[in-house]
Amino acid sequence: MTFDEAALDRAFLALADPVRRALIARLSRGPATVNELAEPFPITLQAISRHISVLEAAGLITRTRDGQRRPCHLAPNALEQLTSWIDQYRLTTERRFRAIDAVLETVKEQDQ
Amino acid sequence: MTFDEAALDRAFLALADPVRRALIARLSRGPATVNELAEPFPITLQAISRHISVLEAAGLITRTRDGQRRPCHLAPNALEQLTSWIDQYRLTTERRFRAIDAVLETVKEQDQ
DNA sequence: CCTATATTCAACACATCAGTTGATCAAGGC
DNA sequence: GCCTTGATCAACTGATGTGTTGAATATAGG
Repeated sequence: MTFDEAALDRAFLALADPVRRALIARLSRGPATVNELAEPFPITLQAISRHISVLEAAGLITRTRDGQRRPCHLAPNALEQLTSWIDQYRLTTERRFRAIDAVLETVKEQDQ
Repeated sequence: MTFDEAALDRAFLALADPVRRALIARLSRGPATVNELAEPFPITLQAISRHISVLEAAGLITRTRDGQRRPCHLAPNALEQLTSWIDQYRLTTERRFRAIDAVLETVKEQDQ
């Protein structure tokens, strides 16, 4: 599996903001328009609109058209890409740790 | 599972940089000192030192002491936290998609 | 001790980000 | 056609990030 560095930059940066993570959380329960997404937040609609652009540019959400509304949908494939990037290194490290543990266990046995 | 927003900010921001991701990749193969980590990069040692501080503050790595060296170790637990945050929403969305697919399938059958 | 090595700190320049306000565009409803 | 609604664009501000250079700290080793 190979990853586009610039795409990873955009995706992780997009997740590095509590407002955008909250938008992700909301969208995981179903599509929503910009106004609906903005409603719970104490910041301007324009600020939310820009957060949504960031999420879209990162590939984390997609947008459709419904008259004058632009509903947002979460893109689970993009999220899956991120977990697989992380897991690639997490699992390698965990395997290495287990190998070390096994060696320590062997040494301990030989001490006895 | 509940998550510390500020910690997620730091962790995702830490991953939103190609140099820091490369450091993670290197550390997944085993511990390394600051000098060793800096070697492949065309930027100053001080810049790498700061990247390492960012990773440490994000909890993604830990550091030990070996004389005048400060070896870095990847912290797989922190990575696991991130994947579980992402998966929480990814899986919800995928389940919802499958439910919609099932409904569409039913409608299609009834049309026939 | 004295010097070399490993690492960090401090101060600066430059770019990018997150928010604001005010204006603009596009689709709907009457 | 005209006004309202949904959403975006543009320009500006303050904060934060990423790199640099130069100085400082701390341990190692002769």
